[in-house]
Amino acid sequence: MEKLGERIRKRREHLDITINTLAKSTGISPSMLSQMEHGKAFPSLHTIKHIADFLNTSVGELIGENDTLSANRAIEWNDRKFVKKNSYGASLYLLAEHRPQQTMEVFMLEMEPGATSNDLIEDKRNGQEYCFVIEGSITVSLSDREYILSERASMCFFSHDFKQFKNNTSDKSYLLWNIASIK
Amino acid sequence: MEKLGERIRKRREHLDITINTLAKSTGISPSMLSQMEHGKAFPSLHTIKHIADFLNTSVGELIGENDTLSANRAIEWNDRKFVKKNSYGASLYLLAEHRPQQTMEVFMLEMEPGATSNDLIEDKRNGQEYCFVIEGSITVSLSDREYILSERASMCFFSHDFKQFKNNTSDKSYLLWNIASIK
DNA sequence: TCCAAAAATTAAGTATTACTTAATATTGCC
DNA sequence: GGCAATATTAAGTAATACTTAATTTTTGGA
Repeated sequence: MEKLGERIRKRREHLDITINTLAKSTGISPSMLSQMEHGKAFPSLHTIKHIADFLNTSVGELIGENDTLSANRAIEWNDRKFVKKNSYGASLYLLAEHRPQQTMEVFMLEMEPGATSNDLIEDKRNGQEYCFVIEGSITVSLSDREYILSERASMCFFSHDFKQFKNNTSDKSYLLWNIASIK
Repeated sequence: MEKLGERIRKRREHLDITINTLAKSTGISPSMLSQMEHGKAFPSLHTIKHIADFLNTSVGELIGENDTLSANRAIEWNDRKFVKKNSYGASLYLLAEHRPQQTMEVFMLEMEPGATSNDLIEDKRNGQEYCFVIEGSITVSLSDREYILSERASMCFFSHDFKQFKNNTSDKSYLLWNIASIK
């Protein structure tokens, strides 16, 4: 967040735009922009959004949220990031994400015996997905039918397809789940 | 951006946190949070950042930047398709491929102790990749440095980046390798 | 090298609004 | 019912985002 100003400036200069044109296009004063770029003033959420839009980038990019993500980084299994769990015995973890061009997100689904994924995923993504059973066995329900994936089995499907994961076994199961989506 | 409040609330409720705890943790008043969630008030960049951090998500997610982002066949592990092997102890298998829109290819690299991937991959693809250590340990060499991935560790990188895989251990190792490329 | 126009910065003041306090309403539970 | 926890609303304040206008720096052409 401290480097916000630098990032705006860098981005602006990359597009070869002056403070004045950016000011005119976004409807804020050149002076404000100058202050922002120097870390003397801080934009509001609305303002930064306008700037991000005009500079053809995202707020996340400008405030540096994607820096650690797009940089190469190995993620240990134990460093997986808990996202959420539902009341049906399924927990979602984030293993990795990489958003520079298209978006690649990798999740891990931990499923207790009898668990179902249900509302764990609100999926409005546009792209393709792949899942791989790390341990145990998982039943994948797609719009056409059910597929039973045993340990180390895997499959691809579309993001827009309705999908649900179940663990119909009596052992805990782990599913690797990779989503590559188009912006 | 209009649904910011809804998203905060949704996220907060998913984690089963009350307004008061969130307020205490982020250092803003419960009232402010309530107003935000109802779209009556708007957080500053700093505030939304604190909230995103505490809710274990990102500003981009909360303001909805990632919304657009966010013939089926199951392949048994034993049905993996051998592609080729090199003379350095590495074998390449195809686990899945899915080419309708963008291309998603999933390979498995089987590496004998001391093996290197070398010429196993001719990579002129344009996109992003992800690898996950199914078993054993793999060293990934990218243009910037080497990353040691232990069992079940993983990472993302660009397709255009120079890359090589090695098995510096004395046990056979298996690497899942997912490539999502833009046409 | 100088000059003029453009671009960028700074200072100071204003106005918006983010945020708080405190009181009120709602929900849940024994 | 009644207490406690949680959530909402109203009103006021304080912070700061933002503007205006003047100043400085940079740029490019004769």
